[in-house]
Amino acid sequence: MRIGELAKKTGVPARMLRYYEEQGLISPRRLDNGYRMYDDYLVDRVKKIRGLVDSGIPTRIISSILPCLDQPQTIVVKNAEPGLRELLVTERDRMSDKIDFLIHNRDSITRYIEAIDAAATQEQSLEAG
Amino acid sequence: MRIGELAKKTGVPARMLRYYEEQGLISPRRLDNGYRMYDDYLVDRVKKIRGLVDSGIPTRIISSILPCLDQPQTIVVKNAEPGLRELLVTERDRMSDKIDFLIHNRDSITRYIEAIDAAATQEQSLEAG
DNA sequence: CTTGACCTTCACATTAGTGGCAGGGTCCAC
DNA sequence: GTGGACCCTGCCACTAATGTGAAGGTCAAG
Repeated sequence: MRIGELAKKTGVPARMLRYYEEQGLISPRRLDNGYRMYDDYLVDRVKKIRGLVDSGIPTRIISSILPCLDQPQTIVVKNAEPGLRELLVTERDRMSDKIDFLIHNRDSITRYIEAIDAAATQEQSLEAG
Repeated sequence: MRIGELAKKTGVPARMLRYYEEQGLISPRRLDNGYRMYDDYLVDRVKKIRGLVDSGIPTRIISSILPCLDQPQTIVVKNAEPGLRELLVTERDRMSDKIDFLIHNRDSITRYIEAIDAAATQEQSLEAG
């Protein structure tokens, strides 16, 4: 598909798709007329990139972990560069920290919302009573 | 405590503490000489801010949800502004999405690391055999 | 064969989050 | 009473991510 369609399917503006390409996150083929051509699997990949960016992970790091995120374990595990494992562990742990942190705070917000609702309910019963 | 001590305790540079203040996230008292004075409870608050920023949440939004994150439910639930609940729900859901997303990808990374280790182990047994 | 919807590159602008420094005040300890 | 460690404000600069728009090529449909 061309860039406009991919943008529509992912919700990521074409501008950003070109930017991600520039950062080495995706490498669309080119048609004879110069247009970018995106394979279907890139839809998921772009969504993944968005999610990672939105979670505060810079593109520089995304580019190094992205190949490890494709589900059917890519053939690439062979001759793993020595630094790669360490990097993955670091990033994995960082993600775990974020997860724990987000869960904790999300639950706080949920409790707060419940408190608001409880207060509203109570107020209503006061009005009625 | 003064800004240097808070910086040390939180790992957040003084420069950033001033920035967070500018963004309305913390409001230290001032000594007669103009020095900022931070109460102890701000240590946790600053850590919370860091975590949220690192998770890709902009300070603008942090400032609106931060009051709802203090653990002993603040007295503030009363006269909840109408938009607040909606905003909290939105942000809570956004956080839930991030959590799911991060868990999924973290697990992918973990599997990849395990694959690396398995490959290394296998290689060793080949050498030995 | 022209119009409109796409696409291209290039470039400039903005925002958020940072880092860093200069010029100057405060205060403790020697 | 001086030096060093701390604080202040203000400003300039940088990066990453993003918006926007100009100037121009492609192509299908009328």
